[in-house]
Amino acid sequence: MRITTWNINSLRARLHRVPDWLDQAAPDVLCLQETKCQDKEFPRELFEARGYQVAIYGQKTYNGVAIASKLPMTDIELGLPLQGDPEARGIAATIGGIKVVNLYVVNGKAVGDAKYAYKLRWLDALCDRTDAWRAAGGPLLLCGDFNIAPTDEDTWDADLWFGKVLCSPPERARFQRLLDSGLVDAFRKKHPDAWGRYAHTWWDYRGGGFQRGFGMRIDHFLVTADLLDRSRAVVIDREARKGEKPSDHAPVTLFLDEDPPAAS
DNA sequence: ATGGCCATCATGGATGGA
Repeated sequence: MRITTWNINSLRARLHRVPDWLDQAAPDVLCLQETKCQDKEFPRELFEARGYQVAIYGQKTYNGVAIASKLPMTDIELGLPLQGDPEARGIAATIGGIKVVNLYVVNGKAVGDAKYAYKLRWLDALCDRTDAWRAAGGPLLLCGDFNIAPTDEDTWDADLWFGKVLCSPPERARFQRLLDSGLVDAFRKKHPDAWGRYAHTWWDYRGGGFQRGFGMRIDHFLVTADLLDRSRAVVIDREARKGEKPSDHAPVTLFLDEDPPAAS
């Protein structure tokens, strides 16, 4: 079973890339962030024609999350983790016995900005919800665009990013609190020696960031120990960041009970 | 270099992203 997380940076602006990518990567579960479309405009047929069912939680212009799954989805939850959140940033479903939580964490703009306070409040709610999910027991998987680089080494330039949004201690403390709840950063655990550009998941469009290796590792899988035991690899699809009008994030795939294709 | 790019809504330029 393979599960992919991908900040698509507008689904409709990525329609020229998604069909081929889906056919080639063929994940069982695809968690999308920043779909940027209302539910009535979601291209369901694209997924349904390939054997997926979809659970969507969108809004106009901004944010928006969706799960496409070849396996049945039950217990679909929309609008988590923050009660009354006007922004569409969280969706969850139980798939193959796993509680899959797909998140688009608040960016925060800059330390001290009102959006940064919203980010911390949002993360606090996520930590609380995670504690409740953990207490309920069972396999739990959080994935998505966390907008947090967990360590200085998850940036291309630690000095440049020191203390800034995505890297600030309060954000990292909340990421640590998720780990303290019994979740594991699957990429870091499975690939402890992978650092630098081949461990990054996002690159700025500006200044040829991708070509120069100026990226960050901000898209994550946080999983319970039982799922880590089943994890063979976490693969960042850098090819999808190349070519015509890519998203600025690469898709990241967790391979459960299944070896990834050999690198070509 | 107070930047560079991209998507949205809208049709110019502001806003958000990270």
